[in-house]
Amino acid sequence: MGRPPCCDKEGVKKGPWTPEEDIVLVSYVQEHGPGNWRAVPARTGLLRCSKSCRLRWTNYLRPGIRRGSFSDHEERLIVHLQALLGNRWAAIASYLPDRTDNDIKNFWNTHLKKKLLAQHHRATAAGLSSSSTPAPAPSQAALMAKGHPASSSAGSAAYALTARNISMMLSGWAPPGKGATAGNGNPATPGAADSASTGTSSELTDCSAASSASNSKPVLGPSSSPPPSMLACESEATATAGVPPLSAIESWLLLDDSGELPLALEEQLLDVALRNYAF
DNA sequence: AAAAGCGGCAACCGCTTTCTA
DNA sequence: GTAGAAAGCGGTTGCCGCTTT
Repeated sequence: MGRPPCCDKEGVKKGPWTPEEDIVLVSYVQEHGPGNWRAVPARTGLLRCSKSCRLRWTNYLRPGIRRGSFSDHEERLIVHLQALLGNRWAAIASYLPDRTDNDIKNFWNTHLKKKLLAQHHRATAAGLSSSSTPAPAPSQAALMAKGHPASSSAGSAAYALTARNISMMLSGWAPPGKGATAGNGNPATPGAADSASTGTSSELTDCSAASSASNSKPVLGPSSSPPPSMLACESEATATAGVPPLSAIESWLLLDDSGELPLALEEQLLDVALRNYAF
């Protein structure tokens, strides 16, 4: 018994928001706070569905959103997080609090994808790309987390590795006796996606359960002091699979704009990002 | 100067997850 | 335990402005 789409009602307006609508929505949220979106259209008189209101608020009207071009540091951060997390834009966005997941997704699809591809081609032509050698398996976190574009939303959603999970791993929890299992090495395969609710997610649950400290998005950034340890969940796998140790990635993520990623690590991450997206 | 093509971005759609009665 | 509602998320679409021909 499916429920009717919330935006199918007659009289529901679609398309671009007008400044007047924005003002109404902002006024309402300022007064009542975000949430209970279902009530927003009725209470404000906006001829929009609740979903549209929420989206407009979170992606455009919410205070603290930075718009405009991405800095070089943000750009590299996104590339590396994408390599780790796959197309899990909400999780990636949690590392860039002033950017929305939609913004990051658009930026990736319109800029970074092409840029990476061009970079990859240049590297390949120069014989520098690591893909010219047998491709190492992506890191375990990347394997678990990446939502491959070929997989369905159901599949990608099954990778229950949220920013919180990453945070937990960053905080240094090591699964007892559980090295990073290589899995089938390809979560993008339908079977892998389907099984995520069993094997993969249970591993993630273990990670989650073992960490008691983290309960919100990780505090990462130039001002943060580095977590004391590395990404234990995948240390073993990365050590054997030829993927850069995550502690190095982690360290880089914590660098400020002046930080430099070692060339070899940069190339390997680029390779992971490229394979994640199946260029 | 006009038309066609292209790229960027806001918004929508459909699905999953979470919450609640 | 179950069903329905609400919220969250990622993929996709379509409009609009800019660039190229």
